[in-house]
Amino acid sequence: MSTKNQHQDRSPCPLASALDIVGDHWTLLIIRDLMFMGRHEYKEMLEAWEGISSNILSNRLEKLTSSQMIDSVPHPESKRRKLYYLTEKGKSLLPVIAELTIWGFAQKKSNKVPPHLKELLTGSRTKLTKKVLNSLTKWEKTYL
Amino acid sequence: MSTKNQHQDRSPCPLASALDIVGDHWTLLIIRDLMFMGRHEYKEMLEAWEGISSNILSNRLEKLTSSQMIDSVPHPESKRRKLYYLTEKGKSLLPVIAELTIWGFAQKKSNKVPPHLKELLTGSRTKLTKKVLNSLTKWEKTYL
DNA sequence: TCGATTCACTTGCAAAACACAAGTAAAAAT
DNA sequence: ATTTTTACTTGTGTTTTGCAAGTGAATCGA
Repeated sequence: MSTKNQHQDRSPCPLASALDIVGDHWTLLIIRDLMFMGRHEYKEMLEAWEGISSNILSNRLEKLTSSQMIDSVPHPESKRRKLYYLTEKGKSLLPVIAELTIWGFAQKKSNKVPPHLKELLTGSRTKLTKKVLNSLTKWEKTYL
Repeated sequence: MSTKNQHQDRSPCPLASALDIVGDHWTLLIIRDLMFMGRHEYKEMLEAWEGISSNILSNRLEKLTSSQMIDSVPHPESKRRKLYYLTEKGKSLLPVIAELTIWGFAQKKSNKVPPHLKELLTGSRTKLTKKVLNSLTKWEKTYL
């Protein structure tokens, strides 16, 4: 439950500030799950990718919630489950994640991307932004 | 001199791949120095910002060099000094850093940016890209 | 209805990364 | 010749991470 972050407010540089919030190995992957992969539950995120540790996931969800990047509601089908989703602030990271993803793909062509996200790596930024934000809005209309 | 990275090749996801390379607190700040701040020497980077540890700086320069994001030449005025600079691969991070910087600035308005970089936060992406790349080319013509 | 399972976390501990201070060797300045 | 500068390295303690094993409440299945 440590809320202390060694790098908080390290600098008046906006890049450093951004890295204080999202500059670790896991935070952006969690946001990616919420943004692109349709994974909104703790368990789904745990099972996804390469296996984040449960304590790290818990810690990052807590930090993201307290910095108001994400929020959660109880799952309609179960009281113990939660549905996490991106706030507007969290959604505003879309351009960052898009550029990082495009860059990562350019560096390592062996990477795989689900077909419905292929266009993220090739199409125009504005088109991608619209598509993603639309899909998030759709989800919100169903669950919020 | 540890070259091991616990997160290398964690995933076939391009975002995860990108984070394996630049997803720590210091790497992007070093690249920012080379890209925007005109800091090309070890000592300048050490003195900059909030104080990176010398061993961490050394380690990151080594990693960035081995992943061919940066390279170095001996300083024309001194044999023991080095001039670091971005390779094409390193320069290709410009859109990523630009978006992160813009995002960081939007989150924390109290951040300060040197005047000649103000337009990074407001103007068009393409204009900024040209300006930055031109300034890097200019530097290269002088020192390489 | 009642034990088994699922879920969202905690806890404990070892390993890795990091920060800080001090040191080093070669080059350059005095 | 001595001191200072530069680009690192080394040592040590602290913080963060990864992994395995809980935990307690909710839900399932018989």
